[in-house]
Amino acid sequence: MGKRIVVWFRKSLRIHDNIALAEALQEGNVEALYCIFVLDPWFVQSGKVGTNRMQFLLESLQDLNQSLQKHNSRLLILQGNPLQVFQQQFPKWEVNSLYFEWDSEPYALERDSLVKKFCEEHSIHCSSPSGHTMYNLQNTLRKCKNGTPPLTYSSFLNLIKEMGEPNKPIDPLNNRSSLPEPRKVIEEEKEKGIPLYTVPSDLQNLLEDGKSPYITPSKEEHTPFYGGETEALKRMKAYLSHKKQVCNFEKPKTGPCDISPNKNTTTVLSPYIKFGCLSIRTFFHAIMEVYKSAGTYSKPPESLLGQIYWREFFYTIAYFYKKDYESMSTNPICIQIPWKNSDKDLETQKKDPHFIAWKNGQTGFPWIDAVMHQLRKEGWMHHLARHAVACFLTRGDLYISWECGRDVFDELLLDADPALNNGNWLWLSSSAFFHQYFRVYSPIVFAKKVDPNGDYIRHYLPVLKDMPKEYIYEPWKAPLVVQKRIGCIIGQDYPKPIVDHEVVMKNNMTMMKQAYAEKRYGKPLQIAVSVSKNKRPIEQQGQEETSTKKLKN
DNA sequence: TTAGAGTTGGCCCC
DNA sequence: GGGGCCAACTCTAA
Repeated sequence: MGKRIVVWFRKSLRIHDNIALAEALQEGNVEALYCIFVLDPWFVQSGKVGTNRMQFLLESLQDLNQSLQKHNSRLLILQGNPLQVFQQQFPKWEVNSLYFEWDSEPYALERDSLVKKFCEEHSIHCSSPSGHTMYNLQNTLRKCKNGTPPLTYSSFLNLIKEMGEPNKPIDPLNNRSSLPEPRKVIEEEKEKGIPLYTVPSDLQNLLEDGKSPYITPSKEEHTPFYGGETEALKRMKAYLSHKKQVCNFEKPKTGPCDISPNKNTTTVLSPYIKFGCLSIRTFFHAIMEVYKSAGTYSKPPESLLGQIYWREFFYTIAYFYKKDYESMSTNPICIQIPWKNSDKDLETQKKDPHFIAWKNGQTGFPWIDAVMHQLRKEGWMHHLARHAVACFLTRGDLYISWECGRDVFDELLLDADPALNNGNWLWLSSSAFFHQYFRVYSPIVFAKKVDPNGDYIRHYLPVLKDMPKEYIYEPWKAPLVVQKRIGCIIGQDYPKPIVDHEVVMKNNMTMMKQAYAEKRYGKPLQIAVSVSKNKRPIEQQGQEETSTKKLKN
């Protein structure tokens, strides 16, 4: 009797450079291969994932299914809590081996450790190779001085130099034209006479019980970005074909106000990398190919390659601090800043009228509101636009905790990724990594610089489409006669500014100065595990091997 | 212990 | 568009 193998797709929604699939296929004598994705109804109904991202995920699953079908296989969707699903399904399928890509996110580590325990108890071989980052994060941490990852990008780059180039992408199919069939599923379908474990056709039918909270966006409502590996590879090739643009890429010089449907100034590959529709190693080596053929090219941190090093930087740090990374009060590298209402719980903080205005794009500052409207509509905005609205919410204007803003991005961004999202919010709020809190984005001056004609504002805020250029950034300054003429009364059709930027900015800076003087940092709930130079994997090290990270409070 | 650097601010001058 | 200044932060390498 041959082996029955399950490949569990979570991220890595792709065939190319799929490490788990590759390992699985290296097993000889395979009788049945089950390529599965587990859709957890709890997660679907949690409200944590916006419609755009759920749609993107569904499209990615559909694309993966089609790719597998070309190889005589298919993607099986199982519904429920993963552990419970496996307890039920694995005995039925007589599974011998389980393969999935290792996931560094705190909730995933917890979930996966339960799955591994289940496999151990049932003598099921379980393997979870690293594939979502360029390097195995545990190896990176072993290279760190004192076992603690550096907090600056430049010293992280030194570490990267030591690591050498990441591995070349692999072809898991290795010239194989067909994959082993999911035998028991085919038998079960024959018996019942209906298709089973199929990929949902649309968001309304996401859940078996029909209780999907989502409605499929119409063609007009759909974001400009469609999910899936096919789309990812197409997009990457198209961008990299403009070799000059790739080699001259300098992030701060790319425009946050590109209103062309494809947003050509940056790659917009982040959603594809987030879901693993595009392998980060494939992207790395594809960029390197362009660089080699050109000879001269820009350098990190601003270069295109520099951008994926930023991802690796935040991933490494997030993995080191685990769950403590994600909240101000527990993060040992996060300066404790007494944000507005931050003595109350997060849900109470989110009831603040200023916060509600910010998240709904109703602050009265057109450029800030335009960015928030783009986020809600398209699930994506340029990195600099994210900077400006994050600065506005936190230290710049509203003085509201970065955790509130983080949650809005986490819901609405197609590329929402905890390591990067938390990292960037820590950065922008001057809570960690970045400390020059006196550098503040002006919601007016910065807008004039990046959107010199106000076209971006008019595109995302049609209510201001006829506002003359001289008032587009500060419409409250438009004379009433102008407001009447264009049919947009400020305070009625579009809000008045909720704060006086010049006043609150100076006030906030004084409070920031005071918070910095107090030098208080988050208190970790769990003690970070140090990674000594010994060879034991980090997960096997006991909690008693405490961190050497200086606890500053 | 200390100098220098730090992904991408705004302002003013040239 | 480029440079120096604003007033002043922390991290890192030496």
